[in-house]
Amino acid sequence: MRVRFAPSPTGYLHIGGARTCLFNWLYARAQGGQFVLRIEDTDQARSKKEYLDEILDSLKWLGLNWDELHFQSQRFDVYRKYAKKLIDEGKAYLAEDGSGAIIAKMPQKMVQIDDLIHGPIKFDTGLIKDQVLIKSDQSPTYNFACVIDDAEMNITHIIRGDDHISNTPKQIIIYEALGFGLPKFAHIPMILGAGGGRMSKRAGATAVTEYRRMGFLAEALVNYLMLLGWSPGNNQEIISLSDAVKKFDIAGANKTAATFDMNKLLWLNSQYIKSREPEELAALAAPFLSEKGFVDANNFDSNSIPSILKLYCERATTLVELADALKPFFVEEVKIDEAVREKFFAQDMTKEFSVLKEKFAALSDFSARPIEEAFRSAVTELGVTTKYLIHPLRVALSGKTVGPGMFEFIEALGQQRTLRRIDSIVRSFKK
RNA sequence: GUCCCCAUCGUCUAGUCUGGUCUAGGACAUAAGCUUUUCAAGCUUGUGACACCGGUUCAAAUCCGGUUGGGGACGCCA
Repeated sequence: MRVRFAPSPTGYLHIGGARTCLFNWLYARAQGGQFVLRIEDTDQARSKKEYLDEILDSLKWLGLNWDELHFQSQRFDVYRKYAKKLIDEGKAYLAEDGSGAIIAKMPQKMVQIDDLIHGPIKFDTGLIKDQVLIKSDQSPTYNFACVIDDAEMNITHIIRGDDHISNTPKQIIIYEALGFGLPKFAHIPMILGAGGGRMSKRAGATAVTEYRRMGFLAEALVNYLMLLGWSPGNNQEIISLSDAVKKFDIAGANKTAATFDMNKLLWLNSQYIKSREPEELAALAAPFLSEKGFVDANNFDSNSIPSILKLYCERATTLVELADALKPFFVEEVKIDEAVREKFFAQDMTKEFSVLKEKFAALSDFSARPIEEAFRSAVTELGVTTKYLIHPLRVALSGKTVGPGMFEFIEALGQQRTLRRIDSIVRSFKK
């Protein structure tokens, strides 16, 4: 059993293409067959190395490894050979305009696709015009090269998007003209954009790389794509690639087009972020931290990153968000928004912060538990409520009004920086 | 215009093939509550769907026909 994914390097790997690839890959791995990657670069003018690299890179990132790699641009002579054969047999003819194109005669008959997902689909080929096989520049057309390669590469199952259903009768005619046996077809539904219709750049990101840049984990994206048109059953939502291989069957794929829902993808991503080990998360977040220039910060110990990430992984939906949240650990001085300053520091809190500083400075073990005890005793001593003191403290130390648990945060921040930021806020009261 | 595909909560889906166990289950989103030093997370509860019409049948989300709606294809693009 052999399947293939056949992208054209005339653009980035689209999210829809990624899912088609995923279903092919899943089916091959589930059945113990081979997964062939074929680059359909017959359009010399539009095909670009940059796109090819990006497609290969995206597939690797998603974890979809291939067993063979072929390029149509290296097989032009094969296509021409078959086209000549069809001319010799009277099944194709040279274009009458003298352009050099080779055109197949379309017979008048009924052809039936026995689609693995849709069941039988009938077409009247009498309604289809003669098909160009070889263009005037001697390059093959999509339908022709596709049939020859699928046959020569012994592809047994063709899993592709619904939009190819109407290409199928044309291809079947070519299979028959060439005397090739037919593969099995499975047409999976397309992914629709939020507004209905094809997913477009306007409606949101379409390229796999964009999702990567937005801070999605490959596992989350793959998981989401899997759920679009297939279900592992038992109300399971979170599923790994390896688990899916055990449960996947192409016959179980849906017929209905699915609408892309960013919310669910974000939710899945947050689930994956939450379940990652801090060390793994640190590695995943590293590119985003360095992109923000955080990693080079001189007053920072990179060994502490995993423990800090642990504080934030519960509240981040993307790696970008996660990296952003770490900002208070990388800056010398926190910036406090004017409106926030107004709200929290309208009155002088020199006394409160001085007591806090004194208590914090006295700690020899600067970890969450003693920090909390010190804080609580300060609250008692000052005769105020926890709320009264904790929110201004958070703002003073992080510059933000929301964040993780206060005491764990202070521990992660460290004694020196904590005291320095308290000094800084006290100084601001004196102005 | 012609041809093709599809039709369960707002969205993704389970159930459809093999009609009854479906007063239709789960997830996201949403609303309320609990928890709480904030925001999240988590937990509990709620709102919410078989597109419509007809047929077959003792019985239809499930089978058949039509209507409507949505999507796709009709390139010397892939």
